Amino acid sequence: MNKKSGALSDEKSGNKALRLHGAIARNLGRRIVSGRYRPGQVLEGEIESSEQLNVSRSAYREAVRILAAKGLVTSRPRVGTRVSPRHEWRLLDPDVLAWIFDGEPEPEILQSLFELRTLIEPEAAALAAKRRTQGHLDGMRAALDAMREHTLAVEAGRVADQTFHAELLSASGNPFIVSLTNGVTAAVHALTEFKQRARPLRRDPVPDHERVYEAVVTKDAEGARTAMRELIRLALLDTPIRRRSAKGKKR
Amino acid sequence: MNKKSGALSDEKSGNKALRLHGAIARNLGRRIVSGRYRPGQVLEGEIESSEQLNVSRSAYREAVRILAAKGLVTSRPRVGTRVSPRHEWRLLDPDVLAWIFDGEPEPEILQSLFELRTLIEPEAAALAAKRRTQGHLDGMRAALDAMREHTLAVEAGRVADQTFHAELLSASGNPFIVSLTNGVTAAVHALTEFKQRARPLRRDPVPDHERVYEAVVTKDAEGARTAMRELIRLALLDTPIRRRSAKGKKR
DNA sequence: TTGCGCTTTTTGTCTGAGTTATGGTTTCGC
DNA sequence: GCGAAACCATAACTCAGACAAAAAGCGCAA
Repeated sequence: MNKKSGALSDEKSGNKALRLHGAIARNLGRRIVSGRYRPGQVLEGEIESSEQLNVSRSAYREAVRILAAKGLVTSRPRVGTRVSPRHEWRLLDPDVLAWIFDGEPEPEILQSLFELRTLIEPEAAALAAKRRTQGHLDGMRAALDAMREHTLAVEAGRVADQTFHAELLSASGNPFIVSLTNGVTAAVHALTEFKQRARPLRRDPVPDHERVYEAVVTKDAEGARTAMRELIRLALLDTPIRRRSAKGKKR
Repeated sequence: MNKKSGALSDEKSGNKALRLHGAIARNLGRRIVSGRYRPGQVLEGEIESSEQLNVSRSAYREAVRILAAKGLVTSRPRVGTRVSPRHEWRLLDPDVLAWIFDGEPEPEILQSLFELRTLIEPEAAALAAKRRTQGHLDGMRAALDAMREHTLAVEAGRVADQTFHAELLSASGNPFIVSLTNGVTAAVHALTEFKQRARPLRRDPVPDHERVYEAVVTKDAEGARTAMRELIRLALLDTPIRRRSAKGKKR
């Protein structure tokens, strides 16, 4: 009976060298954020679940602890483990965000994410312009050069893009902004990959970034804010928002 | 031998009806965010740790999973469990934030948090003014009345304050903003309690909130933004930023 | 009706064993 | 002497099965 079978579908559904508990958490997490398990619903008991998955109860329990730590579920004796209401989910947790983007994120979600970026990143850039050190500038410069060299068509280029944003936000000197944007940039990275696959290279993104960089170099807060706002606006334009507006009563 | 002794100091350090694993996670988490365990440092092994705490290995492991889910630690075979660099921490996770505020948060942390609020909440209020429904207005109105009745001196009043903000942000229609601010308001709630204990009732906060509410009612986005900005500014003034200020190096 | 206590279900905790990943070391080949 | 491949020791990881505790729901009695 212990067939070692891939009851967890280890291979087909993402692969990040996760441990067993991590894989279980990811699978369950994806099902929750995708709506396959809905808020209020109680999962079946630990024994049933772990048997179905052919894993030990402890591995399953650790997975549930992970989900609970991210606000996706709560569990209590006698009632079981139930999916939490959406407003309790840690939507900006990098893992949760990744699980959302692994599926088919609803257009409104994408919209909301860009809306948040529009609020945060221009202001963060303005702060960065005021507080950046030479080290930050060096890091941004290097990332920018790497971006130009590789382009977003290859992984190296996308990593450089990420690095640029990370360095910029780190220069803002606000740890909360850094933490916040970590997850967002990761999601955007995944999105860029997808975007790139759909229709490659519409416009060279380097000049946009260059403008932000220049403003930060000259400590021009207002310029950095404006440049970043423009950068995000263009990025949104390049993002394929699937099926739009048509009545959109998705839920 | 199983003395059931309070090796975890269940009583003295916070009490929220947590399970054993939750209590362990909280204790370790506090030690990490407070700097008592520093990034890069490896904790001692599962067996040693669980023995020291007089808990089973599974309970300890589940605690570590929680911390790992919040980005505070990572663990791998042969190396052990080590504290992650700060930029990987989920600083906006409500639990992490609570752990930070349970200790003696550094003034810069407080400053950074208010800086983030200053970026987010005015814009969120502006969005809310445009998107709010009658239901949101009703909720805000009720919270406002409760706030006036109870004042921030009692728990009921502080809860009403929280409810007001939660309702307002929910009206923004952006789930990420809601998620983001959940943790922040919780932290601020804790802070308000502390603040209240230090020096009670400096100024009636209801008028500030009333102005925001009025702007949202009349769908005046710009007015809501301004009123909220002012509200946060006043809240910051009322917040006891310990030591500092001499020299006015506010950053 | 209402409150108290019992029952039963489900998660929580414990113990102890075997498994697997992996950093460090050693050996082998050149 | 030096680099790569095999080895080894050590940690987390996974498993199994038992017992403990919490709590929702029910029944009983005042």
